Amino acid sequence: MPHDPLHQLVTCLARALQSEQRQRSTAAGMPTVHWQLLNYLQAANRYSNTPQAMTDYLGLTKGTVSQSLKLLESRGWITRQGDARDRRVMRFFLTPEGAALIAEDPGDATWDQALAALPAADRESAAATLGRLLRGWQQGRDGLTFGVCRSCEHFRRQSGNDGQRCGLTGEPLSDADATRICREHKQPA
Amino acid sequence: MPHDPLHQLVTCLARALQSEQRQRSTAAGMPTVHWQLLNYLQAANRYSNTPQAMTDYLGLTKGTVSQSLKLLESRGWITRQGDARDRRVMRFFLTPEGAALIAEDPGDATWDQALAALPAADRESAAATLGRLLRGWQQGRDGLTFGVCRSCEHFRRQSGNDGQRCGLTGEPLSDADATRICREHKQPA
DNA sequence: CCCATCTAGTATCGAATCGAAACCGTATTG
DNA sequence: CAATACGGTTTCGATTCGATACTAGATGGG
Repeated sequence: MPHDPLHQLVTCLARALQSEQRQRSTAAGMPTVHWQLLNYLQAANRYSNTPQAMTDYLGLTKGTVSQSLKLLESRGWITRQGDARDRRVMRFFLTPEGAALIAEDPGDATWDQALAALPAADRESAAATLGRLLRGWQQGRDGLTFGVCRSCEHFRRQSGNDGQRCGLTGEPLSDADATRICREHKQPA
Repeated sequence: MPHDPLHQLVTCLARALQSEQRQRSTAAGMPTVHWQLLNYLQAANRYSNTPQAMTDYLGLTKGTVSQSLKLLESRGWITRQGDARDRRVMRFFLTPEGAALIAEDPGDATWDQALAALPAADRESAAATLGRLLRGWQQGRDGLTFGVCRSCEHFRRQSGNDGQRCGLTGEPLSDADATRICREHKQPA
């Protein structure tokens, strides 16, 4: 179905966003991949701040990721820390400097404006359709899905108090954790 | 509006498509940019097959585009031809070999499948909303919009016969031209 | 416990990307 | 005709990127 209008629109939007991302990152004096990595680190939860997760998420090779992280570290934008349990894995964190760098991204005002101009009902219905599309796509491939904890099959909300935990690891999750991207994310069927 | 669900979904889909494009192009033994350039050349009409148009469309610098085109030419996938009217501009065309290379791209079956699983009515309504979103975004920025001739303000359908022409250049357009991407594209108000 | 195997990550190499800036030839404007 | 703008190319240095080889830690038999 190469000529489906929805297919074309999504492709076109993706291309436009990519083109803009390129220009935005170089305006910040930084390669696109660095920008993506910093943004990912800001959005990732504590299970997902490893090189392997970034490799899967961004579709790069581990060599590229390793090299880029080394560079970002030398610039003082991220720090690394070995995992205590599995001493092979490295965990990365944004430094205050790195977080500030991300924070000063103005985003795309034009984009936000165009979005705000749409009627709320249309936004919601389109979001519902795209959500199903994304879910269908994720289910059709066997790889990792990447999503926030709240939408995960493993997410457990504890009745009684407002606690929440991951059903996979059993660990409690803060609100911040539950709204971040997790590499163990699994779509409910 | 950083937490608008539609915003997040479109961003997420764009990221997934980009990640897939990376993997697909390297599976074809080619850098992503080469892949994008070949695809663009296939989709561009005769006003838009210049380095400058590709620079604008893909968000790269002209140096990068020039260098990549040189490489693609040396591999025999594209040919160049100077413009007769403006002797500064270069026009590029896919060779049969280059076209064949693009044609053997299997596309993304998983994606098509997920798309086909959606009800046609939902697809259409989501497409309508995304179309308005894209139009709003294009109108909000002063740059080029890039679109097919048929949707352009300059597009003139000649009543009586089935001829069609560009109101900007006055030249007649074939059906193939009218469904290709044009850099002079202008959204009707 | 030991060995094979797997996995996470790093190091290295070569080809190519990529942006910045300088440069050339052509068009356009005054 | 001069000044300026514009389309493209070239060159340079930093970085990406994939491929491959490698290290170290985990894991799973026997």
